[in-house]
Amino acid sequence: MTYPLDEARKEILSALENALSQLHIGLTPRSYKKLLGGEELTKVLESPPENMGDFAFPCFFLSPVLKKSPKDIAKDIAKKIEPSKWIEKVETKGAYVNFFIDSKNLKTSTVKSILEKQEKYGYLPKKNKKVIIEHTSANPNGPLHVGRARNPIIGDALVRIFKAAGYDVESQFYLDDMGKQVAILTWGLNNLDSKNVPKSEYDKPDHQNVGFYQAANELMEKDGKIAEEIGEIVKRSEHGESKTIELVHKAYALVLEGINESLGRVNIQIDKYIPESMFVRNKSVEQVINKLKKTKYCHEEDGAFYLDLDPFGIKGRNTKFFFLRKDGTTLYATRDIAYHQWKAKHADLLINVLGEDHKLESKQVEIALKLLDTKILPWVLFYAFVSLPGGKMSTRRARVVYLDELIDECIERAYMEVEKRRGNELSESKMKRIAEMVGIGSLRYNIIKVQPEKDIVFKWEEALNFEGNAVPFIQYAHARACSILSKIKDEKREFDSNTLTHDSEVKLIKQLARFPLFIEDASSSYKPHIIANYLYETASKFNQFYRDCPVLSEKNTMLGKSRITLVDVARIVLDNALQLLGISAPEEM
RNA sequence: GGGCCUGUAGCCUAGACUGGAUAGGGCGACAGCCUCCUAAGCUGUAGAUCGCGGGUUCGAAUCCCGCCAGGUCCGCCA
Repeated sequence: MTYPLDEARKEILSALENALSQLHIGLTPRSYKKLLGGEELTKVLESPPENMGDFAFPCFFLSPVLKKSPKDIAKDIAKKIEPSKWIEKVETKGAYVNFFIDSKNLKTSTVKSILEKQEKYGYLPKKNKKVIIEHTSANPNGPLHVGRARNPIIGDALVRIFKAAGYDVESQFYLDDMGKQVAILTWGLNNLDSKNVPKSEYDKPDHQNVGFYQAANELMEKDGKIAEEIGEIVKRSEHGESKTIELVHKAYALVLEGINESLGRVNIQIDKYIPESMFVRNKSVEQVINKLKKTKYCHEEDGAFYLDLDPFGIKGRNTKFFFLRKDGTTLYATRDIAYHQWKAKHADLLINVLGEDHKLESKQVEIALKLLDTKILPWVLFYAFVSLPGGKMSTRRARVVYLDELIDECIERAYMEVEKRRGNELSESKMKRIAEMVGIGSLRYNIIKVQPEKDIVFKWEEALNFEGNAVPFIQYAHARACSILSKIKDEKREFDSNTLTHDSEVKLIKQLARFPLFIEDASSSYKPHIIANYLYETASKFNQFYRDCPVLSEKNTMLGKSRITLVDVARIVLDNALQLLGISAPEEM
């Protein structure tokens, strides 16, 4: 599965190598690699600003070796490059050699490639590598809230992008069924009368049960005896006592069902739930402890064991990483180590999506994994919290906006918009369907389009702005394309690249041709927001084409037929890219 | 006190890891575009000491050092 631009790039690279060796016989491909610090020559091909060509080769790095100005080097190189199948012309601008790809060739082969591959266009060849992406992993003590809403959405976008990049992907939710949070919930459900527990207006099991958690938590803080009882639950499950584990399981199962339902509402499906207790029950945590105890970094303090992390660059007061309590029970991080060892055995690549509050713990786990000679370490994507204008959210203090509320609000506001714009044309059920696609799409897009490490202060007005760089802009471009196609009876797609000469047409096709490069880029750098940016650019170029190039009035000429084909392939690419972010592509809005 | 992350126009954001072509977008503001495929669109104008101060370099938003502000962590919690 290769794409037109792959071929073009390959040809440019070999032309470049050829030119360089002609110019300076001593400079072999290996020595450029050295100059570039081990980089392949592929990586130095950049995308120039608009209208300056399709690929650019900067010559700065050759300047000190050749003792010539980069500008002159660029000129020398350009002179040695002849037009070929893919290279239409070469220009220099300052220190850059700019390559212009033969646009006729690119137009024809891109359109052909999209029509052939359809919903698989952009996807990269199968890599035969398994990747486990762990995300969400929320405490099952209550509904998901927006503070951590980034986690499932970023995680799921990665799942989709990695699938497109040719990996076998499995998403996992690490289920904390042994911690204090679920113990509190368990105690609450077994000891409190539902009459004394505040009811939620949401008829979902996670919402219905969170009151028990909150009430129990309050009592625990006041009453030492209750705290002890809860502590007992924790202790028993950590000792692997089946009866207690079952009791806890019964308590959180309904909450988890509710969480799962919420995830489903935003198009997210988890492949596997992995309970922490599994690693206690199958004794793999015990093995971790025994091995860690044998390392030279292990020390004992009052019967508890820790690793001294000072030699690993962990500074300050955090150098003691306790992995075994004096009562012989394990800690969350210890069990996490066992989990990661297990994952490493079942995959070629591990990705975790975690809140930035887990940075230290994650580092500690990583060091332990290295000490245990674990072959595959996880790549961890940290995200900053979503906060409210007044401060941080907390389930404990009930100062929180739940994900479900956010979803409802998104859909409701989207509905108001649809009604305002199309209320007199569309049926109620149609508007509802559109509102759902727009509302949920907005939620996902707004989270994905921002770099995960930036703090987000959540404001309704901004989250639900439906104009400009927002999801309706993209969905609208898709709907426009569908609208044109719905007015064409002929299913046959004809295309003559010679007819499409308008600047907007050429730019749109070039944008479509780049899609596979963006999938490559987004997956290899673990950055879903790259796809969001691509979508915006693509929709924008489609809208410009829409403005400049009438389709239906030309439908009986070759130009018109080629334009219809272009509309269709643009529609396919928009759809595929939206799919990567888990956003629906409405045919009408 | 220490570690990590963030700081780009009134607001939001791309670019930073891999230093280079006039720092891209969007919202809001202002001025235009529907006898023509859905105006959730398009075009234009104004708006940036790239947090501050040093340094490295032919060249710094990008690398280094110091400072300031915000987030986050520093439990035998999870």
